Amino acid sequence: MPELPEVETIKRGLQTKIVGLTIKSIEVLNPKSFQGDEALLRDAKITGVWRRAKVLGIELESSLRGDTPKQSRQTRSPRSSLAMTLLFHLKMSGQIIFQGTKSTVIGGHPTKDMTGEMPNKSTRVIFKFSDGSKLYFNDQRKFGWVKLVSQEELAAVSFLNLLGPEPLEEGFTWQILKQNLLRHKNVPIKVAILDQTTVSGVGNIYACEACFNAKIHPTKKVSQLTDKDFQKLHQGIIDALTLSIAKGGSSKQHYFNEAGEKGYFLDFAFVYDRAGQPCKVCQTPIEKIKLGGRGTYFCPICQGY
DNA sequence: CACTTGACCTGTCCGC
DNA sequence: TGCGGACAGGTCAAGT
Repeated sequence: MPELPEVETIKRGLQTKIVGLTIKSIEVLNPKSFQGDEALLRDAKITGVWRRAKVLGIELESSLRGDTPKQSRQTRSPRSSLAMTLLFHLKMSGQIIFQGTKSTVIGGHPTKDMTGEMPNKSTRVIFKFSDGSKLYFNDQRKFGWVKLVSQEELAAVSFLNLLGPEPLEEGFTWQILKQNLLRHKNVPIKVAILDQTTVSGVGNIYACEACFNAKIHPTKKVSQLTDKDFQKLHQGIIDALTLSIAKGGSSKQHYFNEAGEKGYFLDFAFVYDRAGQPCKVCQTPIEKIKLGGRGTYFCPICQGY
């Protein structure tokens, strides 16, 4: 999926479009893609959208109308409501597409032979709002998920609690990065960056780009890095993510923003998916190897040992 | 314990 | 044109 810049782009788009909307119904086309009590979503109002690492959260205020009317009136205050959160993880091929009341044709093509009409054959969950607009969760490979959780359950999601610092926020310093990376002394640096407890939200594309920005060979072991390297890597991660957000994220095959539009960061990438093409700095052909089971791109000269 | 590999799925692309 | 295999943005579990 989408890594941090892609989810951030979707978040920003959704914030302007769905906050304030009320869910009328939900349609689950693939049971494994949705976990939680669908009934709680009826009449729930969207109060906010946030991102943590590669996870998107949609905050909801439920009206609790699913309860037995008489009981709920006796045991709860008349205006009692329940805060809940819809968590989305897009994994490798997930998409979140919003279709407003006025849009006719929208994007979000999972394969090039599709028209962009929603729903399509990779649509797994559909959220329908009271004003007629809809939110589609598409996921070709079915690795992604949507979970409806209470505030208590949200606080207990171990995946979220174990995440490392957000790379674009204050708490992310090169010293923290160094400290977290050193938990994997004997691991190639590029693999260690992918560990979400080291720094959150950096996936395969940006791990490659960050190593290039820092001029560090991806196979170099963490224990071999100097403080100067950690500093360059820290800045390299920030630069890669920031530039990508500015370009609307990376679209290789599956990524589209909430409006069905592509992102253009890969046009600006230095190494990712550029095997055999000349390095944009020194013209040396970019090489591709496999590290930790993932395709890894680098310039053998700029990132020489 | 540190680290690596396979599994989860569907689709595309490339070589024969 | 068809078939088999490798590969794809992530995370978890089981293996060494």
